[in-house]
Amino acid sequence: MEHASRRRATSQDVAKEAGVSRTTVSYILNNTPHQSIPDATRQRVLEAAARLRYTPSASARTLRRGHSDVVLFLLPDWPIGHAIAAVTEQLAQHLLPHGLTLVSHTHLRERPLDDVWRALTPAAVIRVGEFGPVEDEQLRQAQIEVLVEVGVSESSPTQLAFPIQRMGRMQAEHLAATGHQRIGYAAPSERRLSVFRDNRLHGVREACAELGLDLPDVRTIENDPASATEAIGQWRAAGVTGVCAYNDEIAMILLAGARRAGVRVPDDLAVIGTDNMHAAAFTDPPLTTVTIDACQVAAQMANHVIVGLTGTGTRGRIPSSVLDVVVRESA
Amino acid sequence: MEHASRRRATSQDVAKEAGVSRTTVSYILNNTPHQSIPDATRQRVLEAAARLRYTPSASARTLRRGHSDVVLFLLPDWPIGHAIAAVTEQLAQHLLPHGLTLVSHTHLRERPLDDVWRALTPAAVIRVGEFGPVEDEQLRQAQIEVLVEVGVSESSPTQLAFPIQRMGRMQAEHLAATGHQRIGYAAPSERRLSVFRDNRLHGVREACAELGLDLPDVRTIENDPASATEAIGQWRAAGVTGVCAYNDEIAMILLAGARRAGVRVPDDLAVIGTDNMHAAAFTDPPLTTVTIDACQVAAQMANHVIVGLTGTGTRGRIPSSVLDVVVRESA
DNA sequence: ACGTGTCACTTGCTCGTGTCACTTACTCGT
DNA sequence: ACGAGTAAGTGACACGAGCAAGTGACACGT
Repeated sequence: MEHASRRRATSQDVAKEAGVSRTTVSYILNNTPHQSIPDATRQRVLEAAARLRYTPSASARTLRRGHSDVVLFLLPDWPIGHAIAAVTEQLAQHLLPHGLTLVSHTHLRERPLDDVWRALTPAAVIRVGEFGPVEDEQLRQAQIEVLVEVGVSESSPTQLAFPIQRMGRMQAEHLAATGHQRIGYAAPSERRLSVFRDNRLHGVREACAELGLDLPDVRTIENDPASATEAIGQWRAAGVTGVCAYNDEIAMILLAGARRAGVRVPDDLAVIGTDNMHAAAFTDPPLTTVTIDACQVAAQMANHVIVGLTGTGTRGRIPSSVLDVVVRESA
Repeated sequence: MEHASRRRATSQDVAKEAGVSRTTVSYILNNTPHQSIPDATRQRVLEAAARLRYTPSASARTLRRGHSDVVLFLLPDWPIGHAIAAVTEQLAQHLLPHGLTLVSHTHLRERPLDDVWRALTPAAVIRVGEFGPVEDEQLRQAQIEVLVEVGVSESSPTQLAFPIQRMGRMQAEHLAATGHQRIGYAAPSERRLSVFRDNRLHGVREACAELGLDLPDVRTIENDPASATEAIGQWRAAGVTGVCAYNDEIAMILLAGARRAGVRVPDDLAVIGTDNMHAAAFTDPPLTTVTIDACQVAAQMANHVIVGLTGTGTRGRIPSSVLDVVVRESA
């Protein structure tokens, strides 16, 4: 009976099994509207499909329709922190009920992204971070159906702004609220992070300006406690009592540097991070940081994709409530 | 001229442009063997293709050939640590020259992986970790061309064994070499990590047995310094002087717990982690840990995929040199 | 009896490639 | 002069699904 299940069942097989034409099978399985099909037939076909374990060939479908059911999550090649992993998982879950499959690809700048796009013909592409104009042109040329860009601004209607500046702003506001007058900023040396760095720093600057504080004293931290020690010395000399770190990793380097220099945190110098990485709760002292609610971010991304694909509904935005300060002991 | 570049160019368009048949175009672009084509024609076609920016439709090609050029990297839904990110990037780079595109998908156990498989029809699937028999059966049924499983054993020829036990073994050996007689093991409470936990622990056990030490004193650590403090108290009462932590995150919780309890690391209790996460260098004290060379792991994975797909060459194994102890101060 | 409408389907074309089989034209050995 | 062999290329058929258009059967109104 089932002897020849070597090959995958096609809709043709289902049609034969149910005693109807292939088209009918197609109509039934796709719930094609404006088609009148008696329940008896429908049942027969559905059962036949189940019996043969039929599942449509994605490539054939894609060929016919012009796009697949894959949503491509395009990530830059720099370290994006664990928050992304959580977002990815949530996003995949949000997209599943719509029949969309999420796959991730980290984009290596050596290779054009045409490859990935063409290899998948995705229904939508979500990319995080900003790319160069070259990549922009490539995407344009590839005629992507929907493009959700998670970036800083909302210059195009398909863009979903992530409140990056607000992260810096919240850091600064927290420091100001706890009595700090002179604020420092610890930037990463990694060049590829510049977009994020600049925007977070911009947020810090804005907050300082609004609160009537001096502009932040910016120092670059290398991947080494010694560089942190040096920066800390300079900050202290300049009267800085609170530092906003680019993220928790930089904050941890700062903590290590402070330890070496005999500087007490938060008494001599307060430190606040970003991302609330798992380890942040276990540093010495535990790190005060800004968290991101991956759930809400993912929900908005999913919403943008669905709206873009179906053309119905309205695009939301990422609410500022995705960010929150987790107060521990470092600030 | 270029006015109608709205639609993507097909091989038909290239054929017309070059004044040959579509078949010829196909032969040339695919370097089909046993075909005699004069250089003049070849050039003409290649130029026409370039001029029209022709790139073959992945779906059509996939439909015809039965599989795509996508390699699917199937990840489990538990937190796998940053090492994976590095491996992913390396792997993608290794596969590119073979015309293969790597995409990742984290597998949610609620949903069967049929979806992803069918949505991509990948040329190969690499999965890390062990899945249940249900998923195994699903994969079997889906007739995957090559399956590289990164797991503990090498029970099937397509499996690539990752020396997980060896990680635990190296931890224990390092502790023993630095004079510790009684060894503890700090396990994570997360149930999904059990495969990894059990194997690392197994390595620790083996090493202890071989070195003539007592079996390790295993304690489970919750995501909370208090639970670490408790475990540390019990270890010290039992005469344990060195602890192997499941990974650096657990090790960090241990460090935090020790701090609270006034236990000095490494003098009162040595701690060694695993993974060499970025933050490990900046803890107090800096964490001694076992690193994984993502580069070598990725190279072997790529090798397995290529061998499996082309049928030529020989499958290598992951050398034990991928692991190394980074001695810092915690042990 | 005849036109119209709806139901329940089916026929046939299309998406873009890969590839087998087949046709010319031309060269060469005997 | 003639068959064999090769170079250079073409025609036609899959692959599996979606969809526009068509078809026969029956019901209903006049």
